[in-house]
Amino acid sequence: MTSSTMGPTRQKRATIVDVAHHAGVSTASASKVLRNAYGVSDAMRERVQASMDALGYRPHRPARGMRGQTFTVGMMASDIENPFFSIIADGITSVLKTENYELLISTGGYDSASQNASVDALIDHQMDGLILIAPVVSGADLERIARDIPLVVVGRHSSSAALDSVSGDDDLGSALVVDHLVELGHRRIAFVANHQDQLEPDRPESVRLAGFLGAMDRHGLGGEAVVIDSRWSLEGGREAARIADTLEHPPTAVVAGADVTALGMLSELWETGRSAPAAYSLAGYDNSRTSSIGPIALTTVDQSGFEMGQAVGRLLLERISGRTESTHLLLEPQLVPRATTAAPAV
Amino acid sequence: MTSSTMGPTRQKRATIVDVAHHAGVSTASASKVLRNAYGVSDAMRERVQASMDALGYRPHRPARGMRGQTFTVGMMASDIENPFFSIIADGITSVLKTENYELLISTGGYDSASQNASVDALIDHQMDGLILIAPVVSGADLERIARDIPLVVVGRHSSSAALDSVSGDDDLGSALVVDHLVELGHRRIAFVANHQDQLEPDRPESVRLAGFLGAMDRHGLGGEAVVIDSRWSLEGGREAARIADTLEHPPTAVVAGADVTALGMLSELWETGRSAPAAYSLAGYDNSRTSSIGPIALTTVDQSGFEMGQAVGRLLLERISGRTESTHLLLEPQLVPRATTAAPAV
DNA sequence: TTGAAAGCGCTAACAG
DNA sequence: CTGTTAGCGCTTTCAA
Repeated sequence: MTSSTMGPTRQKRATIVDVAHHAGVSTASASKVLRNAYGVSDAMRERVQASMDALGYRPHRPARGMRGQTFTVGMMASDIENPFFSIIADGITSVLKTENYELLISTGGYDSASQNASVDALIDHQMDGLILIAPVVSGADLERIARDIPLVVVGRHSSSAALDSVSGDDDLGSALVVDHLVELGHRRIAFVANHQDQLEPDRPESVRLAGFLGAMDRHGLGGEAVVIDSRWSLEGGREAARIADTLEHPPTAVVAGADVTALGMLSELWETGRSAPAAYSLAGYDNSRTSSIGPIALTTVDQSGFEMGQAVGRLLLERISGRTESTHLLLEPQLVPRATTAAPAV
Repeated sequence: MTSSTMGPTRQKRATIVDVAHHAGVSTASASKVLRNAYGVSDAMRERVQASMDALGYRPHRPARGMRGQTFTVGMMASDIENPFFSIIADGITSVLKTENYELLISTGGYDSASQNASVDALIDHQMDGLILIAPVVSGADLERIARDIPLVVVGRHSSSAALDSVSGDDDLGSALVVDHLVELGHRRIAFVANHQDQLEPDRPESVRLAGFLGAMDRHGLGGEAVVIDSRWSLEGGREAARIADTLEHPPTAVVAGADVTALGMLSELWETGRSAPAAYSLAGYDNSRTSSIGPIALTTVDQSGFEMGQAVGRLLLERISGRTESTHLLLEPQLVPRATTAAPAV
C-alpha cells in the first residue's frame, strides 16, 4: 500500500447555456437541436451542432429528467452473475443504442422486499422505463410498478394488461427434453423442482414443472414421473443428487430445471466416483456457457437470450413512445443435446 | 402472444414541498431533516420524519443531484457475465448501503472507446463517485476521469496520485501457482498470455505474466519457461491448447492466467479424448464458480472478491467525503489446489 | 433554530 | 423559425 497527495482540479462542464452563447442563439433553440425537435432551420442545426462539438457538450441527464426524459432505462436483476442475464442485457443494449438510450443495471437480490427497493431506486432516478429480469415480486407489485413507469418483465408468463412480458416457452422447453429422453428409451424420469418462492404460478419454475408433468402424461408416463423437491442452485443440485440416491425406484434420467442445478448434481456424482449419463441421464436448462465446456457437455435447452433482449428493448421503447396495449411474447426454445443424455442401461 | 388495453393512471409522487406543507414547516427545514444536516430541533426532526413516512416520500435523485449529491455511485464493468464481478459488486453494496448509497452498473464492453463512453454516461448521470472494474482504458484516461469525479479502480496496479486502486497481488498469485507446480516436480511450464491490449503494464495480464517469469527464474527454471500467446477467453483457451500441441518441447504443466482460458483448454483436450492432469497439469486463476464443479475441479487462485469489494466501497466513500491522498491496495491471493494439477508422468 | 428566495441545467409553453 | 420566460424538486446562501 502506497500513498501520495494531490488536490483535485475539477473543471466545470459545458452547459446548454454555454452552447447557446457560443452559437449565438437562445437556449431554447439549442435545446431543440439537442432533442431533434420540430421547427429548426438547417443553418441553426448546423451552427448549434458545431458549437456542441467544439465545447464537448454532453447533456446533463438529471437536468433533462427534471423536465422531460432521461433517455435512460433501468434493469433490475437478482444479481449480475447469471450469464443468461448478460446475454439478455447485450440484446437490450443493441436495440437501445439505436435510439440513444442508456441502460443502467441495479442488483435486487433474491427476495421480494429487496427487489422492490431496487425498483424504487430505479424509479427515483427518473428512468424512462424499467426492465425486470425474472423478478420474484408479486403480481400485484408488478401492476403497481407498471402504473408508475413503462415496464417490461422478462421470464414471467404474465397476462397483465398493464405491462409487457417476454419469456421463453418453458412449457415447450420441458416437453423438448422429455421427448428427447423418451426417444432414447427412458420411462422413469425425475424433475428437480425449485421449491423456494413457488408462490407465483407465472414464474418459469412453475411452468417448467407443469410442462414436464404434461409431457410425461402425453407419453402415457404420468405414473413414472418423479418430482424431487430442492432448489435451483449449485448446492440445491448437490442435494437433489443425494435425494435421487435414496429413491426406491430410481429414475434413469433427470430433468434438472436449470443448468446450475444440473451442474450441482454433476458435482455430487463426481464426488462419489460416478458421472452422467452412466449413473443417469441428465439435462439442464439455459444453455449456459459452462454447459458447453468439454468435461461437462451438458444436454440443455437454449433460450436465445440475445433475441429475447432485443424484443425486450423494442417493446420498452414502444411503451415509452406511448403504446398502452400490452404485449406478451413467448419465444421458442431449442433442445441442445450433448453428452450427458444417452439410452438407459438395460 | 396476446394483447389487451389499459390506460395508465400515473399518480404524482410526493415532493419535499408536500412534506413541508404536511408538517407545516419550510422546505428548507424539510431538506435539512432529509439530509440529517446540522441545526434542526428534535421536535422539527420528528414532525418532518412523520410527514415523510405518512406521505411515503422518497427523494427525487436527479433533483438532489442538481444542487448536491445523488447518493449514488456508478460501476463500470466490461460485462455482467463474470462471476467475479458479481462478488465484487456484492462486497461494494454491503458497504455502500451502510451509508445509504446506491450502486448502479453500466456495461462498457471490451474496448477503450466504448468503456470511455460508458464512463461518460455515468458521469452525465451525476454519480457521486465511480468504480471501474479492470478497465482497458489508458492510464491517461484514468487520470482525466479522476479529475472529474472520485474514482476507485479495481484490477489495475496503479500508482496514480489522483485515484485509488484495489487489486489482487497478481505477482504473488502467479508465484503461488509456479511454486505449487515445481513442488509437484514440474520443470517445463508454460504460461498462456493475453495478447490483446498488452499495452498497459499495470493490467493483471501483464503482472501475472511477469510474476510467472519471475517465479520461474527464482526456481532456476528461466530456460524452461514457455509463453503461449493467445487470448483469455474460452476460444482463446482452445487455441492455446492447440498451440501447446505443436510445441517442440511440450510443457508438463500450463498456467492459464485465467480460469476461462483454462476451461477452454480443458474443452479442447476433452474433444481430442484427453484431460488434465493426464495430458499436462493445468491451473487457472480467479476461482470462478465453474472451476469448483466436480468434473472440472480446476486448480486455481482465489482473489477473495467480497473483501476486495468491501475495500473498494470504503475507499470510494472516503474519497467522496473529501480524502485526496491516494490509496493503492494489493490483496493477498490464495492457491486453491484441485484435481487438474499432479506430479508429471515420468 | 427556522424560513424566504435564488438557482442547478434543462424543457415546454407561449410570443414574436 | 426563433427567443423569452417559467418552473421541474431539491439544496444553499442569507436574513430573521
